[in-house]
Amino acid sequence: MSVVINLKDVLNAQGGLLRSPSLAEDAAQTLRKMILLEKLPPGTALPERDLSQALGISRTPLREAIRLLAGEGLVQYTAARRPFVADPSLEEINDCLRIQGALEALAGELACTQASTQQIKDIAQINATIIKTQGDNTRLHAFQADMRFHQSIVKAAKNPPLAETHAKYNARLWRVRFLSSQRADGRESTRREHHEIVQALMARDAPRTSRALKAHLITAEKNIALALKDRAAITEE
Amino acid sequence: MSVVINLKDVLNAQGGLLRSPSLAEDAAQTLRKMILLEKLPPGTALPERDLSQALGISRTPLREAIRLLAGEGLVQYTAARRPFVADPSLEEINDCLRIQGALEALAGELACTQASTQQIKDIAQINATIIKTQGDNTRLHAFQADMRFHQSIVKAAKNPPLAETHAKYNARLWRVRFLSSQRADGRESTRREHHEIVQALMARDAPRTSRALKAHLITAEKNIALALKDRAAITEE
DNA sequence: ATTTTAATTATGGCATACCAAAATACAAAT
DNA sequence: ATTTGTATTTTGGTATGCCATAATTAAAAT
Repeated sequence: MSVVINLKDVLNAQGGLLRSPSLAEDAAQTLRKMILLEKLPPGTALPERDLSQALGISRTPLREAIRLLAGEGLVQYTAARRPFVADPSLEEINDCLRIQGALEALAGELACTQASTQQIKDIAQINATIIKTQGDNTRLHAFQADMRFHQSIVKAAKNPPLAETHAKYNARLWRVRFLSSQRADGRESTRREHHEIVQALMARDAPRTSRALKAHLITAEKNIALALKDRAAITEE
Repeated sequence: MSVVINLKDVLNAQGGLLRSPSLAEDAAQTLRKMILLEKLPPGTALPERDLSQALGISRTPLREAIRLLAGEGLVQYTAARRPFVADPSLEEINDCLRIQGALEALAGELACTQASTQQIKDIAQINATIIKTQGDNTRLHAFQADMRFHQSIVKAAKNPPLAETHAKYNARLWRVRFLSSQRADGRESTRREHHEIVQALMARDAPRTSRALKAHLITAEKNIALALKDRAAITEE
């Protein structure tokens, strides 16, 4: 008789990587992308019936998707409980950036003691890739590499709740960070700061890593403020 | 003609404080309490039908309530998507405490520049209350006062997303912190640390406040570890 | 022309029914 | 007695319909 393996169990054991997501999770991912790419600009109303019909699903999973995004801060509700795409003020963005700074600083500290040498090598490697693709025409790739750089540091901290909360703030800040990443200035300071972060990590110097990451987030705050200013100027033209 | 006021609008303008919550929010609050008071101990399965029937609502809002708690980390899902009360390991609890420490340290720093003198007075006042009720028979009140102490610091930071995330970790840690608060030892160190936090805030010394709050969370980590150890010993009796 | 008021429509909250997959109970076989 | 195979039950995921309220439009009054 042939050896029969319960294939489903084997795959689930792999961390459920390919467990087919629910319609709600699918819809959430779709909406997330649309929000971040501003196909659904800040302030857009999100009526359940229209959206569910547009996505070809019923209201139930669509509702759930919207709740997920609300939990991430990408969607808010009016006083009458009508959901709309969040439109954060510069103050709110800065509030989130400070939190993200604190989270990454903590991650950096933890990584100094928790990360494997391989993980630190990987982080350095990702940074090297960023520098290489500096001149590429597609800024999206460079941006995604930058996200991977920060995520890999958080991952190296080996603190799952931290990774989860960090990911949430990442989603919340994705749009403005992408906006900011498309400006040419600040590119050099980013390069320098990334270098300092990698050096501090390789030295496993926790306070230095923490400082470097905090400083990096403060720079990001400045760049985002500039990017939003530019954009406002363009919009009112 | 008598003066007619749209009462609903007036009330909503008060910050929607008394806008009747949805069944889902009600249910979430009920379940939260049951989890924290261990009426629903860690690991308990949460079948949607039974729970919704027990609470007298349909599955739809009950589902939503469970998702809310899952977002807070109080509920998890099996690989087969069956929800159950989260049963965090000591490691996971410590992971959360470190995050909470970083969040409170940030809050303390921000409070040093953002808080009104009145807010700092209020914080000191809450701490005074804690000391006064030291000997009361009901430990629950003292515990709730301690929660208010930390919450008021976060509030004084005037960073709404920070307050939100901090509240989530509070909910997640409520159970073990309550457990730990019932031990008599460590009470003196808590008193000292609270005093130092208040002093640092009144001096508006950001680094000192940050340090004091971090130290306080590290102490909490130790006390919780002891409390869980005690409890394990009792359980296996 | 502006403001009020009434009718209409749109929208979110909730209950219910059905389905596929998972868990469980049970019967059969070794 | 243990294992294997099968039937049954349980459970979460989804679709749908109804309801109350908010938003909008239309009509009426000033």
